[in-house]
Amino acid sequence: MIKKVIQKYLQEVCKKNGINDNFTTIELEYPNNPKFGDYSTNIALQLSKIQKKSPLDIAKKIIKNLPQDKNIEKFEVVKPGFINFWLSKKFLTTELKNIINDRIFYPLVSFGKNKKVMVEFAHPNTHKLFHIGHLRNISIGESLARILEVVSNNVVRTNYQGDVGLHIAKCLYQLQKIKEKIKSLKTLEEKIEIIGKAYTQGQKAYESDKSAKEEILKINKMIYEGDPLILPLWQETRQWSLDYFSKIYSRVNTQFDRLYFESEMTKRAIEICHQLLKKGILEKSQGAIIFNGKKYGLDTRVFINASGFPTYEGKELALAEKEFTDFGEIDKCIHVVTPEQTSFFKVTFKVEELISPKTYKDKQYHLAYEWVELKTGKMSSREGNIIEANWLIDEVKKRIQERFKSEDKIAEILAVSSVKYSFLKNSIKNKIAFDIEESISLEGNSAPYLLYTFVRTQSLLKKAKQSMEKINDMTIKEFEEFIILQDELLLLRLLHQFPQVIEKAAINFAPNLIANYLYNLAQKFNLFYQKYPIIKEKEPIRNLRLAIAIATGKIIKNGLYLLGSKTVEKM
RNA sequence: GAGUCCGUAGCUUAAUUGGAUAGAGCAACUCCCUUCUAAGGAGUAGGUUGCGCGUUCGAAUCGCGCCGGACUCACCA
Repeated sequence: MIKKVIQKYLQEVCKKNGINDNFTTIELEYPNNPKFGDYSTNIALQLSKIQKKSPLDIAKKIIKNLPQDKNIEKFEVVKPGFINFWLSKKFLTTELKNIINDRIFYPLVSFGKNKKVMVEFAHPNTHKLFHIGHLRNISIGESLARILEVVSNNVVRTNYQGDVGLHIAKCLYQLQKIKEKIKSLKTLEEKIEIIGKAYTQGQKAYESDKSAKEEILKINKMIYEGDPLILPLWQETRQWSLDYFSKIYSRVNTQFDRLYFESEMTKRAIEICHQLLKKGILEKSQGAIIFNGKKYGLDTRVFINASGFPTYEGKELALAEKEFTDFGEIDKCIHVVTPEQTSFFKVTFKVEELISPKTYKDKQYHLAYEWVELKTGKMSSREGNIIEANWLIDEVKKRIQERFKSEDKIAEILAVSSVKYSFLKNSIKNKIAFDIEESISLEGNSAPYLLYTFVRTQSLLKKAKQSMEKINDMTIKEFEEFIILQDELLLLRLLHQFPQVIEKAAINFAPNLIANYLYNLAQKFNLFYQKYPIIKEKEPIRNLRLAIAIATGKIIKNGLYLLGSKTVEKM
């Protein structure tokens, strides 16, 4: 990467001048304003503190000693003491040719020697609806998985689903009463609807009716113990949920390498916790087995409750054991989970580290993404205001079809990508105040805008009726020659940033950086499209502009892929 | 009570992790389709980045103190 080259130059110059600086890497960033060039460093500003000299003088001195390079057009010193670098046309056109020939060089961002990274996401509970919060989660998880893959990691997608617990007992309590009705259900939709209603009613009964509460607690125990009286109903309804989930997964372009279930953790969780008790990592307290976090500045949490059942914490240890052995050595396991579980993860990660530092230390990571709330407040099954994932996608699809008369297949892709994009364009650490009108936009910074821009590029190519060969035949030198507009150069400079944006997105686990970049690129391209003729332009220049359009299309397509979305050829 | 996170235009938000004139999109108002797809483009208006003090060449970003909100802190998942 050219960035690395410039960094090396700067380092060498600093060395020559006897600046044995403490910073091992020299900061080099692309400025947000194109008038400051393609790369910029603040090194002189930082050095001025140490050397107690004017930053401008230091910058000028550095510049004097920089070597010539064909890829760098010029460098200059600006106001407070920045050094800005401008890439040459030759370099930018080489990059352009690479992109249109599908040679996009993604940087390497690896998390360990085995480069095996697990992304654990989605996490719906059976017997409950898959709602827009899960949709945000799955959008982030899938995008992250794709980003990490493209920067050379071997990614494993997993999903830990809750299929035991009080919420299920509440649901089954209600379902037991309508066993006959259940038999008559045919479609999956009907079944899911019944489950949802049963859960809500069970929840109400649990709160208001004492005998119901007792009954539910009993059912909960029966589920844990695999009591044959409840097992068939549990298995059947559980399977309904799983079928329903797997339909959603494929609808939103996700596949998991392994589904984990809470129910498979119970037995092993108890074993592990008792071993840890013997080792002194866990201790007994008030009939429960707990981890005393005080020593480590952490919370104290219960792993086995007083009735002998493992809590979520206990089960997490069994899960970790499976996750870190099922696929060989794991270098990083990223848990995509909301932030209220921070205390929980801090504690379980600590316990795991105490079990085996080699396996777990610095390898577990809680990627906290924020909630999707409704503008009117929180979603809750009690209020009956849960927005179900399929409902949302269907609703968006309907709107797209009404407004643009798109055919079904295209509307489906547009709807799915609109919904996913609307979650991904925001930073993961911001709560989303969801409102269907505002949140799922079909214009402005939205998936349809990007797809529309992509379709434009494809349509240009088709209309040009020109084989790629003609464009490929043009030499870099010819391309260089026919760049006549600053706006062309601007697009080339932007296109060249793509791999670095991916790098940043990978390092920071931030898909929104890609969304922002794509939007910026699409805006610049659309402006260009409006201002200048492309296929109406005469031959040599026309080829250059077509090449820019093709490259823009490729970058958008690749970028959207990394955001977990497909593209369409027409709209 | 202790801790974690958040507060940017009317609304939804971005800002390369301390950089250069705080960018967008909705909504409002003006324009641009006999011209490569108007799901597009150009423009106007909208900001004391919750408030105050500090750190420094430089703060939305870091520190401290307020104000407001969310979450967590022992047997739910």
